[in-house]
Amino acid sequence: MDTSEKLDLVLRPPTEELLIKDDLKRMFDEGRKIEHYIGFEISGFIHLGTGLVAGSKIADFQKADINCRVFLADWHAWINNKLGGDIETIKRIAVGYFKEGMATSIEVMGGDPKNVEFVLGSDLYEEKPEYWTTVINVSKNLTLARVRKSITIMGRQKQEEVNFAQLIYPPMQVADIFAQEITLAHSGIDQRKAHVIAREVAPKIGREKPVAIHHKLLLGLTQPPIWPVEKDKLKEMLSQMKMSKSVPKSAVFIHDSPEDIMDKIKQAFCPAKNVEFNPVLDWANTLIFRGGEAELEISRPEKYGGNLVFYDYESLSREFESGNLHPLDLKKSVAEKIVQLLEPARDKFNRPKYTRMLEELMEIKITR
RNA sequence: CCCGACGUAGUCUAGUCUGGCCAGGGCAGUGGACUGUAGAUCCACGAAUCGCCGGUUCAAAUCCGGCCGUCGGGACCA
Repeated sequence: MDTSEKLDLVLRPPTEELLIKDDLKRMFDEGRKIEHYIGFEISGFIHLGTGLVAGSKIADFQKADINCRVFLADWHAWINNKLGGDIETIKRIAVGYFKEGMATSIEVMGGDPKNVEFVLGSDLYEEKPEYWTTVINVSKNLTLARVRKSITIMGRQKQEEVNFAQLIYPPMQVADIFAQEITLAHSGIDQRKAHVIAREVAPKIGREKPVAIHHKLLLGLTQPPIWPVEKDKLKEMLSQMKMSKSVPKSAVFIHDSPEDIMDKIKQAFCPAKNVEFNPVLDWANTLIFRGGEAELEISRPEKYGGNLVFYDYESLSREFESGNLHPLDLKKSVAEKIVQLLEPARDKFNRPKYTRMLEELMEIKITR
């Protein structure tokens, strides 16, 4: 496979930006093995925005002959008080649930989880005491203001409610990249600030600049807080529109039952003829077509025009925009497709070993 | 440690000075109506140990005392 084919894979949707394409091109040309990483805070259930979107990119990277690694950020989750803020619980869930969930997600999107390395944060820090030197080195090259600004990446808008540990988070996130000698840092677009810091700080502390790649965030199923969306405030709007665990109806989880999936998608915000900021179309585009070819069958009664098949997103969205495709028919077929897609995940999490863990996770969510 | 402001449903908040109708409202939520989806709209509904403990009183979210917590300021800096 030549460099341009590899770049195509890397840039394939849902990639939103690549910093910087030429840097990556050079690495490919030099024939270097590229070391990829994506970090996840260990919080509640894995939703499609985490599992499938990241999973789809990992699958692409593997096809481009990149070494992939998933970083289970237990300390970061601890700092952000996830799972009741208990580090032992977080570690257990990280290895027992999160790793397994991500592995299945990668598989579902066409990747090979056996060739993905899973690294638990605590293990890395134990094995490499010099990690903390890197944290300090990174910190010495950052101002307090810079760190504060980058904190918004952690999905909070109110910057008042940050404690001191949360200020250590960004330098740690950057140090994670250096400690693992990552050349391709990957995350959702919401985490770009940390990666930009990594790229800026790298030369100052004698490290190689990592290439950074960010995928777009899957839209949540609920109506955006402001509708119609104000385009001039798009940036902040987007972060409010993304799928979120804290808005249960906005998210489908990888282990959801077919009934749950159908139910949630049926209840989704989906204005007829509107192709912008339409979560159901967004899911079809991001999870099913992915900028290429796939098959989406729409079955509908004769009185509404009979069955349809789409092979690419453009024709689907054109048909929807014209009004010939009714939202409910779209919803049903997208839901069915996702149900199909997630079958391996359900199989896995229906095993007793995992159902117990799911129950425990549920408990933690409730009691917290 | 000192001074000040604050603490009412998931969230924001009215009421506190001048004790007394079942602690009121917005948003969120739930159910229904209407659209072949959702939303919008309309109707209905659920939800609060009024930070905690004690006191005064026939009666306390409201007054008094103590404690806890959040925020701001000050002091301490040998």
